[in-house]
Amino acid sequence: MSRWRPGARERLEEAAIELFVEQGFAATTVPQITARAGLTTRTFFRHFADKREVLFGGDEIPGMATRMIEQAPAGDDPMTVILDGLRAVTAARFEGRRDELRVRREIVRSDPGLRERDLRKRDSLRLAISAGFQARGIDPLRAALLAETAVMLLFVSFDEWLDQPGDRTLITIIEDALTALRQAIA
Amino acid sequence: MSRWRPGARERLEEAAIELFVEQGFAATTVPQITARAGLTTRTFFRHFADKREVLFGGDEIPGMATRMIEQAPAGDDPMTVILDGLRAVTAARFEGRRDELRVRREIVRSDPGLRERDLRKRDSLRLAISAGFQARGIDPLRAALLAETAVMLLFVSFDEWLDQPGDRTLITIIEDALTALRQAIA
DNA sequence: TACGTGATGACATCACGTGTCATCACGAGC
DNA sequence: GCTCGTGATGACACGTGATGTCATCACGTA
Repeated sequence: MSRWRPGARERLEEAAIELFVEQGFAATTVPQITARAGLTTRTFFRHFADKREVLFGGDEIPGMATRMIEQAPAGDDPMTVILDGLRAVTAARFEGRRDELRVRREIVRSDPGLRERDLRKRDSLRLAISAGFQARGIDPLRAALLAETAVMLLFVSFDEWLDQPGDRTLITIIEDALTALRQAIA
Repeated sequence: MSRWRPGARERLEEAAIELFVEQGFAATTVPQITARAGLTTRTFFRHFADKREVLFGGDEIPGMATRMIEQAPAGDDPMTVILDGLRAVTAARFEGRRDELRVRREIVRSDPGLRERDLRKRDSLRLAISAGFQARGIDPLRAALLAETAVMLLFVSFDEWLDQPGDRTLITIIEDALTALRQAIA
């Protein structure tokens, strides 16, 4: 038998989300989280840089984007690379998790600080995509525009996907959004 | 003679920026700022919600956007409304302030927390534009895409504008960026 | 058996941010 | 000219977030 129960990080994440739902993010203190998880305050900050990070841990989407842009066939058009990437990301990290992601979005929406962190995560993705395209020889301004477009398509469609009453897949909504975007800015 | 020297808010802003440049944002404490401004810590938080806000105060760009979309001629195409709006915003708040905005960008870039706040300000602009277009009868998804596009054009071009060695105006760079965007996603 | 390693606990400390009450200048109204 | 409301500030206390530092203990390895 170990001195400590394993899975400290996971227990902290679960306890935190439970408490955020029960009493709100701001009203939840780190000692409350660690008490429920059976750990100390100091240990919480060894696993998470700050209180918000417990909701955003383990998000490797920027890394996925970097790899997929690297490995895309050399001749592929950038928009093709983006759509293939979005197809892979949505399948791996979004489809089938709609209820869980709705709960998470509700928590994030309830607190401006969490909203800020969420936006920074999106910005990390933007940076990764932009750097990836620049590595393929695309000029910085064009790479930035492509990255912004990819992130816009993903998250505008993400909200639509969570809000819709039906069961359209996220990638379908993204493809329609791209069509609507082309028409809107023409 | 007043009991207090006037312009408390302005003095706090100046002292804060000086200290951020001298010793960095994180290393600067609120008591240091208020000591230089001749005020107390408590007064600082009466003028600014938190330490970061001292760099982002008085930014009424979302309000400008709301008004301009409201007052735009009914028959105008959304992209025309956006370009007219960007023309007005850049003239009022950007052109002629390049050096000052470069200093500010350098401070914001140096700290992840400031970067987060900056992204939230951009998000407020997004929300204002999206709401404005919805009020004109445009459906939510299309309004969101237009808002994202407008903000993308402004800030991608803003970085280009600050980085360029020459003197191209911001609105010129924005117009070129729109052309490049249309071509990139076609 | 001894030792290095890694995760955790225990404790101290600082800065951020807020609630609360007192203080004082200014202007409105009588 | 007096009183009183208003608004900005000072003064003080305090909870919480976040970090540095050292001790502790299980485990694996030689």
